[in-house]
Amino acid sequence: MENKVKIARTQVNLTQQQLAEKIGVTRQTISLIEKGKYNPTLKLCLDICYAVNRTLDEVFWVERENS
Amino acid sequence: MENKVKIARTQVNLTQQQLAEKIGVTRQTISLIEKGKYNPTLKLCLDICYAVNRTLDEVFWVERENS
DNA sequence: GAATTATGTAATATATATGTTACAATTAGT
DNA sequence: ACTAATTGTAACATATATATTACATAATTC
Repeated sequence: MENKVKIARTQVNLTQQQLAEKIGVTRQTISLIEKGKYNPTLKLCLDICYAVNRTLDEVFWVERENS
Repeated sequence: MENKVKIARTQVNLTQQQLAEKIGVTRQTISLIEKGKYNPTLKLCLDICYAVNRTLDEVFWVERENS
């Protein structure tokens, strides 16, 4: 599940640790989401968006795979 | 967790059951998401969006509560 | 208004998102 | 190169998203 969390995070100069603390989540969770190995919850996606000043579409939208 | 799933679903003339089947999920899951009692997974949010031809922001975005 | 269809919801079970702890690997600063 | 900071990741524990089954209510249709 690819996303743009890392890009958005670095653009607001936050480390994984800092973002995690802002959101109230673990650094590992942020790391795994950035690596596309987690399928995060909507609430967590929203919290990430709020923390990096972006919207869901900007950070988490991916086009449907045609199949 | 309020959202616009029900609006988007009815606009494409799908019943909860039909939407659930399209996505490969249970009708109850759709019902509870629409009632705001579930905190769905990103993948499920995306699948719903694909099924109703909307984007994440259109269906699931909510402004940050100021606190 | 009875019958069918659509929706709400509860109890319990299962799958999976996230936490915890720990350590390795990578990057940045000196 | 050494050190510190940042990030990747593994094993296991816990919380919670979703499934299953079942039944109740509301809305349509005849």
